[in-house]
Amino acid sequence: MKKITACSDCPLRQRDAFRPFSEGELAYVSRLKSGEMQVSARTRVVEEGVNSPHVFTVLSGWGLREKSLADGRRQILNFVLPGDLIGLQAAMLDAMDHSVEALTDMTLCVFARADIAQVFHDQPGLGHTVVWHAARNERLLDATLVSVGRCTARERLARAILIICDKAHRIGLAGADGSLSVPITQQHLADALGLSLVHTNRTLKAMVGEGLIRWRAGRMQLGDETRLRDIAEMEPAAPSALPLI
Amino acid sequence: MKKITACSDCPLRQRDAFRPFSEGELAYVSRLKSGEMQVSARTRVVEEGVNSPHVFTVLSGWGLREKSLADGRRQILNFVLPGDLIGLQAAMLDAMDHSVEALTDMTLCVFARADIAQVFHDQPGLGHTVVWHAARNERLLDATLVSVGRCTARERLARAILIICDKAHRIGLAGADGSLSVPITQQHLADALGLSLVHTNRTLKAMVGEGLIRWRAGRMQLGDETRLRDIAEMEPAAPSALPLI
DNA sequence: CGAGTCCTTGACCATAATCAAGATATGTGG
DNA sequence: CCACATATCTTGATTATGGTCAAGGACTCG
Repeated sequence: MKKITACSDCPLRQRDAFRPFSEGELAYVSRLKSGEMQVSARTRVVEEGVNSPHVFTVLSGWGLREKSLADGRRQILNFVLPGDLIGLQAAMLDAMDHSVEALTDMTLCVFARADIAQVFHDQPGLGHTVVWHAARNERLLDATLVSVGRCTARERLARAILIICDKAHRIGLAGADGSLSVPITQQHLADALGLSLVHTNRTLKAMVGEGLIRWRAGRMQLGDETRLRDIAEMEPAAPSALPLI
Repeated sequence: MKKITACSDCPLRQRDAFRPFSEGELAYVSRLKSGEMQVSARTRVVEEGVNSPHVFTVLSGWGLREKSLADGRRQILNFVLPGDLIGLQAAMLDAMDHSVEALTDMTLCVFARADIAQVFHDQPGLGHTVVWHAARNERLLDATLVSVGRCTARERLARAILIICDKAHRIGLAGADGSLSVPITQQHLADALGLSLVHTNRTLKAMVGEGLIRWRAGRMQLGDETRLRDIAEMEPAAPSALPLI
């Protein structure tokens, strides 16, 4: 039988990337957490249009948020990493209007959607944290929309790669040499950037050739970060403790 | 001297599109509201990169949220209508990373950013409402990202027009005949959809020619709504009371 | 009636999509 | 350990959607 991670032992909380909880908050969240869910790579965590009774938090693994059109065209909205919230839209509005898919095996903390409204009354600080997450996600979407709407293929790649690396670094996923194990294929990149696979491949290859980045067998590493940030027009993110749920 | 609208007389609250406030909430917001601001069309309400001490609520008028690149390319993220919140990102994170510009003359309710954190403790119900707004906005951005990333020009136009009309209708801005006064130029549409002005014009013109929509002198009207929704792959939005701040 | 915005149209061009096929892993069962 | 199957990545050739450049027309407003 699988052991469930207690919130008090939460491996995320122990990384200094996340802000500490008060005793009260910790106890509250422990009670709120209704279970843990394991999903394996390539499976759907939540489905577009479904009115799931759950809200999740990512404990480990990578996922992606995505919307598809009837004929199969698909747009990846963003990538989901440990510490992220899944299903807030469904909790606030009615049903989910996007899907979430696991990129690697994932472990999720499960909460009952019905309990969420109560959180705001019981633990206002946590309510604040939820808004913080929403604001952060909105900012991310803003940046992606600029990429997809107004940037060239090369700029989009630079931006996407920096966004992914920054996010992963912030939660401490990088190796000692700054390299990063990223379970993202070129098809994923294409779908996230509104490009075709072929064009993504050619552009990426060119950038690897110029030494801007390294990309081998799912391991990604920034080559010339300065020049990459220049192409992307993106400043390095100021480090700060992330609020966790 | 200009009269300030009291929250108890808020013209928005009187429309049945918005949910009613409790006595306590009303009193609280009245105290929280630190002023009112008039901005005229074509001026910036908030500027990218600036750390404004204010958060706003739209009382009347249209605006747009936008991000620009160094060389002038710009992407409109979404349009802002009465009842919308401006500046939440700045309140939660550090500075604004997008600008807001007035499309028409606007009246804004002004709140102190420093007070926002306290709202969650004093009026959890309002905190919940803030998250609701964030979730709704995220959903909107998701849909726009799909448009810009994966849709043809014609599909993008159909989707954008439906999104705008739906949003305006929901807050009661439509005329009796279903027509709508929209202060949006084709250049705005182009910037919102990641298209050039020329191509937007041609595509729009074709769609007007087919009777899908009407577009004359800033007044927009749906022609064949069914077919338009078919092109856009968008269901009509279920009506429901919007939480107001 | 002149200045400014906004809309419209034509000609040409470029970025990126599509189609097609082959090369490299990666993994699975015999 | 090999044969086969499946993902993933590469590369070339061709096409198309939409961008850019240019210029003229329509409307509004002092």
